[in-house]
Amino acid sequence: MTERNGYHKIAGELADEIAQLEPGTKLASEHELMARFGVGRASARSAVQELERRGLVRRLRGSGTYVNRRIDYVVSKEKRPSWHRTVEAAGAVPRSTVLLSEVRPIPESSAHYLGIEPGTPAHYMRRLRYVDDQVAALGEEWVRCEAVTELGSAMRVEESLDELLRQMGRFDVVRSWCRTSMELPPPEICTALEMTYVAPIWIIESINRDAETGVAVTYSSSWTRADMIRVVMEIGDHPPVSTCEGN
Amino acid sequence: MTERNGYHKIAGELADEIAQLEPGTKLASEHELMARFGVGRASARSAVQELERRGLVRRLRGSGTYVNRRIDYVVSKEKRPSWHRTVEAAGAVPRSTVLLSEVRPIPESSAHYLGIEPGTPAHYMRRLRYVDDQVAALGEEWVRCEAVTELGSAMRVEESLDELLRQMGRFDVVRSWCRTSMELPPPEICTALEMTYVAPIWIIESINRDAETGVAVTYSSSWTRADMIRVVMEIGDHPPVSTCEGN
DNA sequence: GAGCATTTGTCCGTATGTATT
DNA sequence: CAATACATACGGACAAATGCT
Repeated sequence: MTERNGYHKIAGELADEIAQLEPGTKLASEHELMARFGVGRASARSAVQELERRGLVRRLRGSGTYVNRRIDYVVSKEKRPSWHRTVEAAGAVPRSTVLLSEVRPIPESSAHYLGIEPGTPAHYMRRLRYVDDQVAALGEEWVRCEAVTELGSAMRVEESLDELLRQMGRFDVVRSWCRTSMELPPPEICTALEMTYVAPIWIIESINRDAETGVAVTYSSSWTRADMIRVVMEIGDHPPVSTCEGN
Repeated sequence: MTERNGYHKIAGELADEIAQLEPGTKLASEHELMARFGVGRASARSAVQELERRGLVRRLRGSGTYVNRRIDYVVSKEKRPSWHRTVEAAGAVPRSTVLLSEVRPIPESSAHYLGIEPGTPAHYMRRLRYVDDQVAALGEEWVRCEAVTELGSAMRVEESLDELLRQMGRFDVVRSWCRTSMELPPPEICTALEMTYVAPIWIIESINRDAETGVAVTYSSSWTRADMIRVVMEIGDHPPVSTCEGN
């Protein structure tokens, strides 16, 4: 369909082929592409790099180029998305690990989200989220100390923080505020997310309050790789009513 | 700060310098960078390409490389952003042109957003939005025929569709639903937005209803260049209350 | 663990094409 | 028309990470 020349044309052909492959499938190497299209390495490489910019493939040095899978993650006020369910629904394997969990004085920047005094002890947790054993997101969460006694051990049993707080019977948390955009990740985040190159990634912040009292219980912010997750933000109480389900 | 080698190091140095330059400033050419850093063309080029991926610069063939300006565009349910005011607030010059304005049968895909029968005549308008005379967004809008008699000529006087509908005294439109994410633009959109390369861009859809009757009056969807505009989505009625204004 | 082939990452030099100025 | 600057392309080379033997 693309009527261009050079590596763009090659990228277009490959993109069409990729569309019909399963995520994780290994693609032809640059060397093979050189032979197939009768071009030099520069052109073959440029073509695959364009596919990477488009988010269609993921490249691993020493290993190869693989068809990428991107998962939609819908954020709205009503439904709070569950990482595990979202990833599973897309046919991939979710996992998350707690990197750090401790009680520490809350810094000014996070304290004002929870409406508490800076320096007050609060639960701090850092988690990595995986899709098919590949790092996809790094999240930081602050939880009021009154909400739960010990966080780290409990989170190893129950993966959902909301669910945990609900089970402990203290708070029925609901999302009260959320902000999403894209930013260039600082170097620490890049390394934590195993990003080999610098590119904009999603940043999602949200405040969750107790449904009854309105007290801000948790504040979370997370860095999410845009090549693995497509964040969809939806606001408003009237989602479009489809007259027919087709398309 | 970046302790890497090769073109990453060069890109890092240039990024630091760019941070202190005005948007629109012309950067050193690839040839000058070769001389300055004592590298070949490939490395100089890779460095500048990395800056382009980060959204820090914009490259124009035959002209040069220039410091990019990115404008924040905050979307929330309460405040509907005005293109003109947002761009002006960022210190840039806004402009918009009507490409097409006519009454035509509304297709199924748009009809269900307005809750009307497919094929019903409705106003259709296509607009390009500019920042400093550079194309930044392409928007399509559907307006119920009852809302206004003639759209095209009126929009040449009043740039805001909401304001126009309000002035005509028929509807007081408020945003009732909005969805934002990123997608790979189809070829037509790429050419319309003068994109020399294929990269994900914002897609923003929204439905606006009359405040009194709740009738869906307009449905708009727009493609917005991510290298020029940073869309920030905010949901929830409780924006964080800052205890101190600092930072 | 050592060794080896594969694959991507980086880099060099050079050349030509094409758009802008 | 000429100079400049980015876009594409070739061939060759070595480094670094991976995966297999």
